[in-house]
Amino acid sequence: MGGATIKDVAAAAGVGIATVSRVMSGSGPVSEATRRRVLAAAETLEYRPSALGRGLKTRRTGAIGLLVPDITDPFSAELAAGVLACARAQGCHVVLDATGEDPDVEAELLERLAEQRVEGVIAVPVRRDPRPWEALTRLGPAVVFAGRTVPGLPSAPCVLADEAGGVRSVVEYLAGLGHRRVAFLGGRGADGPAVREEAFRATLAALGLAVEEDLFARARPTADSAFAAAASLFQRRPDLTAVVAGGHRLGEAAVLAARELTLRVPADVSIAIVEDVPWSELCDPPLTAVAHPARDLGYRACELLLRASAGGAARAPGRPVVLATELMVRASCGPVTGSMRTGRPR
Amino acid sequence: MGGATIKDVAAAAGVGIATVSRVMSGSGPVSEATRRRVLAAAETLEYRPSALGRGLKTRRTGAIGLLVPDITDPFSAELAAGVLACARAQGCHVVLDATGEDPDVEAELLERLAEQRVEGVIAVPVRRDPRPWEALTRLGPAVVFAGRTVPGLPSAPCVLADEAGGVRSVVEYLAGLGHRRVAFLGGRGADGPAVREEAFRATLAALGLAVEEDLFARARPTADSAFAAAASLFQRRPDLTAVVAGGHRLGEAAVLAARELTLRVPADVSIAIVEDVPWSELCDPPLTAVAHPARDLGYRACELLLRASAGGAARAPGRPVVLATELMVRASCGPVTGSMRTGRPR
DNA sequence: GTGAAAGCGCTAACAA
DNA sequence: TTGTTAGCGCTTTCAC
Repeated sequence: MGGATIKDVAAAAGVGIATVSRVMSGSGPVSEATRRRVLAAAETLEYRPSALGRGLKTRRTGAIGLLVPDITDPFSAELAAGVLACARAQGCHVVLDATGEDPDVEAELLERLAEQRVEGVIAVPVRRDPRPWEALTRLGPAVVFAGRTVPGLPSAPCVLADEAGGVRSVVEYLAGLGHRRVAFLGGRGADGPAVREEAFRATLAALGLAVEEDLFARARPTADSAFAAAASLFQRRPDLTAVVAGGHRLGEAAVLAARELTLRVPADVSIAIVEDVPWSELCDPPLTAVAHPARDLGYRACELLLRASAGGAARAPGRPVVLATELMVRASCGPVTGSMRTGRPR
Repeated sequence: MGGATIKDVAAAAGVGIATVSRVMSGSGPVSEATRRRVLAAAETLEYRPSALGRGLKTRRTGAIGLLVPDITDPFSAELAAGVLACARAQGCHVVLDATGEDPDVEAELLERLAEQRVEGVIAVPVRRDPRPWEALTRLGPAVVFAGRTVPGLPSAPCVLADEAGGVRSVVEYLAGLGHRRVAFLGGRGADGPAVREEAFRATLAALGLAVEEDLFARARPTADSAFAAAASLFQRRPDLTAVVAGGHRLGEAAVLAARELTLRVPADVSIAIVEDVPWSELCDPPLTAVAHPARDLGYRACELLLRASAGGAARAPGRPVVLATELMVRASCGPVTGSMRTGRPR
């Protein structure tokens, strides 16, 4: 009832436990006859080798920790799907946890994963402080960052999307459409480098367009704040002709705000979002977006992790793996026309 | 380096390993002095008690298996979020896996979870066959179904959404709007009871509306198939005034098909979907939908599981926990008007 | 080809 | 209050 052990099987098959072990793990020489007897015994007893016992002995658990901000977010979910796919292919299992973007939760979760003796952890990191990560690595598990890096750990293995390239591609696209006053809607908080905003500024500069601070809006990570930021941006600068949202939540807020202010998209204002979502096709109009290869990110991160934890930490530091983003041109961006909103508030 | 063990700590603190164990688990009497010494030693050695060793001894791993069809689907993700929240609160961790709606994958995953000695598994079940589940239970882990049941296991603990009530609420809403020819777009496959379709039929009957087989369309679970089914439905019955989609994928297909056929929503046809999605507000028009309490489902399922695995299997069978759905009235359904499409194909 | 024995890191009696 | 001891279920030499 409580689960048969290797001893039970050995007894039932009339062999030693070592033999059972050999049969179950398929290693070592076993005569075909005993092999069959053992298998039969295992079958009737419904024997399932305990991963605990095995792990204790072999010091390998086949467990991978996965830390995402919010499994409910399409990016996280897609990333997780990639990790799951790779992990399963390698016979590993995934312990999932959500940090909720909270550094303290993240730290606690890392402790728990360490206790579980995971072989590695894949994380979309929150905490800017490199120490918890270093501590974890010292304990054993390999760490691979996905989607973001930790500033203090330049050499940590990580798999990133080409954020800069993605932002550049939209901005250039918008510029090509004739837009000159393009706003950026970004996240607030000590979120660190704000790669997207930085790439936005850089591209503007490279294109010879003016960088007006007034065209930058920042929101806290709540729907309300995002909406407010978008709305006030639209009202503050009635002359802007396009806005790039640095995240899908922000983009949605922009769409809603535009709708609220009865701005037509893209006739009055073009909207593009960084981080494509599964429903961009269904929006009205369908949203032009920079798509991130989230699933690949997860898959690659897992590959990297497995390789690292296998080859010992003897892995060369290696540059980050950077995966391309893709500009999905849909209908929410249009050319600048003479009939566009000018300086006059509507 | 490789992680300190309880012995190391004991040696460093100059105590026996049992004392270390007592200190770490906070159980048993320990003098404040030794306690501090042990803690200090543990601190410097960066000691993390091994869940493997502990689990082997205590026969409790604190692991919960979670099997969803596809973590990328909003319902699954939301459910997972609920499970994670509850599990964390109880000090458990979650081993996530995706079945991809494949019974064989599901079966294999169950084996793996059994080997991991999870204390229970929460599953959105695929397989209609009760045996793998019974086998698992026999092995030890408690099983709780979420969102669906397995036909052969009426007494298995499960947490369900009130599908029938949800469908009834939309159909009644539609009927109240004057709709008489309401189509149903459902999934194909031996998917079993097809609760939603059944509830749809029942409600029609209860309302005294005719049940025309011609108004039922079924699609395989691919975007193409769903689109084709929706499109052919619209063309086959130009006189239908509303359609209920029995799933968000199907609903999206309906929206796209309507758009393709240049049917105006809701002027030409009303569309309602069962299974609300985070982006229904952003659609054009915003989608009226039956919202499922996915997160609560997950949370409750986890609660049930923990209680079951704690109280021994001595739990009373108990009826399924059924959580209410909510009709989210938005703009994709409208009243029937004289100017609606009649029998004439457009 | 097969079995006996020694642990892996931990907890839970039981002694002291 | 604390240490000793006996396993939990498994893999892995090392003899036979």
